[in-house]
Amino acid sequence: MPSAADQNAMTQLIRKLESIATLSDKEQQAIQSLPVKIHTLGARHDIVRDGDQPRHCCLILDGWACRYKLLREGKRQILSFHIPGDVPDLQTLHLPTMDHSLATVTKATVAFIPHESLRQLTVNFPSLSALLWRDTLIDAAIFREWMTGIGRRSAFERIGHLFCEMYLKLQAVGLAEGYRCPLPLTQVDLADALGLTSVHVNRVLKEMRGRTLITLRSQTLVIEAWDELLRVSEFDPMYLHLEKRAAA
Amino acid sequence: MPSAADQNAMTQLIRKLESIATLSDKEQQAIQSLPVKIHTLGARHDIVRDGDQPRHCCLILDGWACRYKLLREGKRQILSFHIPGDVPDLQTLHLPTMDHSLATVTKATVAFIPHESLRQLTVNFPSLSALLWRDTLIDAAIFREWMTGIGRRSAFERIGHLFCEMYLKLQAVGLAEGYRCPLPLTQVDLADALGLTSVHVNRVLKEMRGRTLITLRSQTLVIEAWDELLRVSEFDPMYLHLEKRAAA
DNA sequence: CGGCATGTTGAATCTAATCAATCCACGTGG
DNA sequence: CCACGTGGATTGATTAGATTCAACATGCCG
Repeated sequence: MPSAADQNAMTQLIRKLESIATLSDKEQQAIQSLPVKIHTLGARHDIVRDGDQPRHCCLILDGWACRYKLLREGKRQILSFHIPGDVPDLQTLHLPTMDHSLATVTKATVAFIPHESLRQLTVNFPSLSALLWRDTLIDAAIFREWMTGIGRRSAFERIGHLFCEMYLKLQAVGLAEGYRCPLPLTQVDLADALGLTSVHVNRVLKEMRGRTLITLRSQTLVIEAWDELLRVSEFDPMYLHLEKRAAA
Repeated sequence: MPSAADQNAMTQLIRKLESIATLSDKEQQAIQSLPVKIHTLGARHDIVRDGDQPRHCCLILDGWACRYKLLREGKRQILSFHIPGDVPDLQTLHLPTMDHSLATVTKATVAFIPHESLRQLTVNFPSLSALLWRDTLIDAAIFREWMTGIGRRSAFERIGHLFCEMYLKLQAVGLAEGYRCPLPLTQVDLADALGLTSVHVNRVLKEMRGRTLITLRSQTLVIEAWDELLRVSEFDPMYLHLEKRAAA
């Protein structure tokens, strides 16, 4: 039987899924009764590694995580950032072998959900199967947007773009408002996510501050001029495929 | 009733799906009986556009296609290349609005399959639902690999990487062998896919030829030194998640 | 207080972009 | 059959954006 704490855990997932669709009571109940194992992890700690074949998925309950690939010479590409409600390794349900790693960014609480239970859920609720599928498709849509940024946008645009994206994703699950949100990333993290060096990220951030677009200190981002940042970053939130469109 | 020609069309899809899984006779029959509308399109012709809400998916029967995003100032990022057997807009099944465009690269024959029929298929055959899901997950895995390349690999590595990838994908569906495959891409296409300029692509190709790694002319790529190209491009085919692992 | 991770700044360098001209292959029409 | 047009490929010269290397500042944690 899932405990009260576990159900609380699943509430995170429900909130996330409701940001991209609508759930019936039955569906919510089915999710609530998924069995989970809750763990607390330190910052910068691998959850699943490249090459692993995990038997469960990882739901972020608190803190941030990221997916990344390591190349020879120690180069790193961060593929995505994840916040509470996300299941960053949902793809393992149908791609057994990890082709990248998943790690915490901050200290984090995560819930492990057995593949077995998730598979059962998809069998009993085809509509939830479609919804989880949709979630992985949005994941892919974000990859496409990042690829476009890294391939064809300036450093300035890339950073602005990421800030807009993270703010909207956090806002969609109630973790941000008033153009202010947590951003527990180092400049090295930003660089590795955006295909830049930390030195260059530092200089662009300086310029953004100079133009009063943002404030960024003590892990908190404030977007001082949303419309302006949107414009100069050429940001269009459509690719996030959020059900409830956010801050215009 | 699907005609003989249509069934022939679906054989392409079956061959592709068998490159990433195994299909039962029942499943193959179900796929064969999907209704399709077959079209022939010229080269460089949009199939679906950014913002569209199509009511069918597009199966490539012959020729190449690509997905791309257009930015202001006419910059273009190509997100993926597609070959016969691919369904490049399968995601529209659960993400109704296109966040990018799909176009032919060469003259091409395509089959349109109504969403309605595909949805019915996923309801009647949960195993096929999982398989199509898996296909979109591999799609995403390739995005991740491209992102990593554009973000952190040299121009040389990126190009080598793409050549290895396309060769293996073509080989997996029987469209290439002996380290020789069609590559109907211009240097501008390569540049837009890899986050480079065509001038730079040209110079890197020159170097590759000089090092006797490849031959590339009249739309045909020959990989003259597979192991060497693999090595210098740091290529590992794992991310393609092919069922039958190919040329070592 | 000390130590280490993170952030900041400057100078030199380099990869790849940009701009621009030319070349080449191919198909077409006179 | 050859002149011409066109898209693609190639090359050179120059520039710019970002990297690299290095030093130093800041801030946080034990």
